[in-house]
Amino acid sequence: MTPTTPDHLVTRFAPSPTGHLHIGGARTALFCWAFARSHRDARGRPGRFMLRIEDTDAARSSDESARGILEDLAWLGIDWDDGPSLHYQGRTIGGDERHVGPFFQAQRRDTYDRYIRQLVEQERAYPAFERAEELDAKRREATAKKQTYRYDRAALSIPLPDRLRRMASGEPHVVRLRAPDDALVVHDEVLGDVTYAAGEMDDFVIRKADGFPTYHFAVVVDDELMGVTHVLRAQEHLNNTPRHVALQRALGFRTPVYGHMPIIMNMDGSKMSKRDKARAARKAAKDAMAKDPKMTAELLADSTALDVATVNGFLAAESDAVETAELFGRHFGVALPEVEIWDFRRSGYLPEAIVNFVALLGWNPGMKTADGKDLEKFDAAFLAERFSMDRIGRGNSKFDRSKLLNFNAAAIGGLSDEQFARRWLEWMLEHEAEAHRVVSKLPHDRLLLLARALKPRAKTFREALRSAAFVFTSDEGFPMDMAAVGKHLLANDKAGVGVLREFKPRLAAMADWSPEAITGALEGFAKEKGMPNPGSIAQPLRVALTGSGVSPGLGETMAVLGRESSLRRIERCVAELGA
RNA sequence: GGCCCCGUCGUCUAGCCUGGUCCAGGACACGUCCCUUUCAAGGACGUAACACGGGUUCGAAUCCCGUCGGGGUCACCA
Repeated sequence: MTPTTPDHLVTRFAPSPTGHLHIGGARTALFCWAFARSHRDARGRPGRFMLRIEDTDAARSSDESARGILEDLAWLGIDWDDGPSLHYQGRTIGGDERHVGPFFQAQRRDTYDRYIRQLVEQERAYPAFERAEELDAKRREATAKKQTYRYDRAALSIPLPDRLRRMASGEPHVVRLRAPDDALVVHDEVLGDVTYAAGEMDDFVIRKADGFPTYHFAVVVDDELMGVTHVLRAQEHLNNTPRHVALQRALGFRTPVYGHMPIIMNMDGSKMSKRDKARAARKAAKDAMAKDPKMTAELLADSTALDVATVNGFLAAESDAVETAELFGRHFGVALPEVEIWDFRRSGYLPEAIVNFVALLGWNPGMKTADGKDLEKFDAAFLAERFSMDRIGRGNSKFDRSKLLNFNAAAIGGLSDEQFARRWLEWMLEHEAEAHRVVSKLPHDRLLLLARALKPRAKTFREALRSAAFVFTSDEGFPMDMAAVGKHLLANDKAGVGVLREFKPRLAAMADWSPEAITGALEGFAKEKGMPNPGSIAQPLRVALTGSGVSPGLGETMAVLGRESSLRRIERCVAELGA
């Protein structure tokens, strides 16, 4: 098995399939991908990007999660050369061209066992028989005395033949690496040399009692066997690196190039995690309960179809269950913060906006635009060409949602009407099936008009859907904002209704039902009647047509609605309020 | 607490390696104004930062030391 020649660059992204793809993981994947894509070796070959699934935590891993992560990556436009195959939008991503698979670690246990045996035979590693609870107790004791706990190597005092015999007899045990006693320097492409003093590392576990390798061991073995040359990962792994280097030395492996990148934090400085959703949902519930004394856990349980114990557990922060959080979010009408790629998809973000924004968190191209400003807007293709490790930042960054929203709005604004319509529809098909049914039935020309009306007003596809509410209402009757009705239709002795009654025949007589013609008619009417501004006709019309004082331009709104619908809505309004 | 990393506008950052062109530039957010049929979008302008203290130097955001602050990590999770 010759996975690669030494000069062939290989990066990898190695998620564990215990949930959706986290925004931070997405950035890691993007940088690894971009680094491989932007590189050419001496023979002009591009680097390779590999995907590996780290499912050595048998209890928490699931195939479903793995599949979801693959899809999220594909959605972002990050494709991998080596790794599990995924059929996505008519093409296949991944495969095992280099014959380095399988890519699921749970399927590689024989390989790990082989190397473990080798280390044990060489006495570079040894079995240890303490139970987890024993060690926990010792750890707690040390912590109480404000000391750092390190494994005391007790197992080493068991005579070697006994150790091997007990191990072979099937007695539960872990295998620990004999950690090196000397100091160790890790070279990092982003941070420079990082020195760890002698004696800092303890004899860490490399195979668990259930027979699975630990993360450290599996990573080191796989990176070697899969020909990985460059490891780009988040700084939370920095302190794992000396362990990995120690393992590489014990096994006679080469050490890949490391680069650790800053961590993405919430605006308040906390780590971005699924728990943020629970926190937001809990706050919404507590605010509601504080405002309305009748709101109780029992009532909540009832209306969210949960049992009281679940509700109480969630309110008391004993559980951060995402499902409960989402039920609460829906119940109280609050949006939960997005932290996983799936969340952003559902909220109507564009992959290109996420890629652009997330790339800027910890990296920047260091280039200027033609008008002398810092270049900030770029796409994946640009990254695949221009990415470089030496421009990765060192400090953590905070995830500023308002800037992401701005990038997303810009990405939406950059779409043609045709593109917007198609992608918005695709989004609805996946996330809002009901809305999709209605919108997909619109005649194409009206759909494009709607796209044009929505684009500048929507920061996300979901927002676009909200602005398009008038499309989903029935001409025969729909909820109206009573404050707007009062202000624009009923005030001054129903002046607004009177204006509508007067204007309606004009509309009915129009030959050209285009946004421009409608706008022209509106302005002409206002001028003719000596209105101080077109608002006196525009606002009553708006309320009649959409039920709200806020909507896209009236020309577009009426064009989308069509002549018949528009007139019927005005008619109904006059009839109901006129008397 | 031990060890490790980091510290430029509220936020993302350019500049730092190779001191002077920086009384620090851009973007988002915010504010004011213009445009305007609502809401947006768009245009113009503005507020706002080198954490602090010592050095080195003719000169420091840039080099050195210390302090403070933030983060990570100390599992049979990854």
